[in-house]
Amino acid sequence: MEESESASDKPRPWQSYHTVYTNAKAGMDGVDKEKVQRVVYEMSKGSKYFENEERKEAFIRQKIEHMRARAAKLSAADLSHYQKVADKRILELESTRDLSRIWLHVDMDAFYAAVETLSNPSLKGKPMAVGSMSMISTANYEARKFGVRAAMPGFIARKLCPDLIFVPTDFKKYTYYSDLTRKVFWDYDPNFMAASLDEAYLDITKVCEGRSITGAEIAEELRSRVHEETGLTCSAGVAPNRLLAKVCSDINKPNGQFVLPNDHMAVMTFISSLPIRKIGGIGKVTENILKGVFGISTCEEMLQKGSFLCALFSHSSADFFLSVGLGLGGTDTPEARFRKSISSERTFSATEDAALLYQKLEMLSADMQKEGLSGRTLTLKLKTASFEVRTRAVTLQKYISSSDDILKHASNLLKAELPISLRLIGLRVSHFNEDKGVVPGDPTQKTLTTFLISGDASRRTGDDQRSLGSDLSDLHFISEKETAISLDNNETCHHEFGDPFERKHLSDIDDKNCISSINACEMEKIDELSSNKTAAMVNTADVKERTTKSPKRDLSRVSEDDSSIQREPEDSNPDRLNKEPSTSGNEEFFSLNQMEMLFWVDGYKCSLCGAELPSSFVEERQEHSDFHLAERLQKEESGTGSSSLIPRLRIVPKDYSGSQNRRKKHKSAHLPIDSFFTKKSSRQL
DNA sequence: GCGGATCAC
DNA sequence: TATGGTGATCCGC
Repeated sequence: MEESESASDKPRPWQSYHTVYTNAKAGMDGVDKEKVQRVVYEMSKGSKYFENEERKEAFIRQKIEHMRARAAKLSAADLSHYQKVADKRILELESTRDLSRIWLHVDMDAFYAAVETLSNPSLKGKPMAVGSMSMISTANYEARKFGVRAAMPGFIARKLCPDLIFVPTDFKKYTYYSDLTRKVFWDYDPNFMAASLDEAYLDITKVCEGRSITGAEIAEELRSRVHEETGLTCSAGVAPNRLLAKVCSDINKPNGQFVLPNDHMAVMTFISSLPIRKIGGIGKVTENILKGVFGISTCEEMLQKGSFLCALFSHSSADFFLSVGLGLGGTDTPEARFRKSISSERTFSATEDAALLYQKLEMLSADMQKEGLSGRTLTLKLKTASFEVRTRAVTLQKYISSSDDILKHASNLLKAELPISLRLIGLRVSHFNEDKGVVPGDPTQKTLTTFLISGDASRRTGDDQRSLGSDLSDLHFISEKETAISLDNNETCHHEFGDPFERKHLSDIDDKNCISSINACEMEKIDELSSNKTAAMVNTADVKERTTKSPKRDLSRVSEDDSSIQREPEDSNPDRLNKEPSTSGNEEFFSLNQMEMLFWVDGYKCSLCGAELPSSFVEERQEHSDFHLAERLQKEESGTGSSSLIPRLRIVPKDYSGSQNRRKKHKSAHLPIDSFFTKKSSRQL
């Protein structure tokens, strides 16, 4: 806060709103950043979104303060020790340097916008954005001159550029053109790694050697061929590893390229003054922290501050930072990996109407079933009207795949959160079959979805749209290793099986199943509720286990372990759990919620059955809790059907992450912000 | 295993 | 009027 004002005395509130939209990006050179910042601020100010952003920023500031305090406490002896640790680590990392590979990163220029212009040439030369009033996927270069850019809401973009033309997304088109580019990529590296529809990494070492030609020449040729095949331009970066190649492709964008020779000195010179934000994996938050705590802005400074990084960050995070300082990252071709989760989420106008919310769940459940997935863990994602994001998960004994099963468990998770006003609901299924083991006594095992590893794919972004078949997907078999590359599924191989379990919505039968294990008193409430509100009450199942065991939840976050960091006031969220069940069981949902949560009303009364047990009766309380838990588990047993789904082939993507030498090999290092503060003072280096 | 967070496209 | 969707990973519990 204090540091933001410097030049003039005039108050400039927008300067403290750290939007990401002013971050340097291709095509944003001549942009009046201050104006963009001001407009974004003016358009955002006062909104729920804005308030949430401010809360997040305040939280980060606290984290930074906390870290600075810790750094300041390091003694000379500590620093001496960590300096040795850092020096040793740097030597070890340096020994892994491999300058024998030549990597090329291709990045299509304003891809979606360029494709749209191809199909509608009248757009040429005019500021245009692909997306909607809510969100822009991509803007052409004419629009970027106004500060319009991807991830910016359309209504703000229009303010920046009143003549902006909006074109809705059409992934079918983008996929088609993406495939054309990939056919070209394939000629240079059949194992190329597609990072998205418009980005790919190619190991061109062999091509260069085979044709006695330079990386620069290959890049020129490839870009020329892409243009011939598609009419689109792209930019390329050539470097000894993927991390650097990615950075390089951005340098002369659009329609340009940059080559970093496979030379140690050249790499170090290049990396030295490079802003850390250019590195894939270092985003807005990490940048702020490294800058705010250590004054690190360039990659070079990563090495200079090595001792501090080793002292305050986890081993893997420190490793990542140091390797960035050395310009290392991604030289070999990783193996293809299986997708680990599938999800579906939808934003809508905020509502607290439970019936509507369950309706959304139904739709999502149906979507998930179509994916042909089968997993054990179901995660419900919620975004409140105030933009707070929460997730609630359950891991089941059995694999589930039918929309009914998904909906049933998802409903249970949602129920525990009511009442609540939401603007987004999402479902994710994970814990696929991959795990070696067979779950003992689980008859549904045979129903595990089969996965087929294959190449390419890119994420579908923007507005919803199912990706379409791609005739190319069989060609490239993408793989990857230290650097994960996100491959999208083209779903070319799957067959559509009729779903034998098409029953929809929660039925009365479900309700009865559930009720059977609940005591009479609560049945009344349920009947009352189901007639009144929604078909919401299904069985209460898995949720309990967790909730009964650890009544903490949100409270836990505010808890003391991180005592020095205070959480922002929970604003006005009518949160369950905050309000004591002060016996006034007035509203319907209230009683329903409490049904699943065991805690001691007024300090001694069981919230579930009213039994009275003073806090000194520790063991008795535990037994009592176990009793309710058993009750729930029993219910759960009878609840899960043995529905199965015919295995279906799917192409598997992999994650991506720019190009880092972390992950895989050394377990990685994305630096979850929390990790910055949690590193035990007792280092294990 | 769960939940919050960060990141990338 | 209005601030996305999908997938991965990390860390502390």
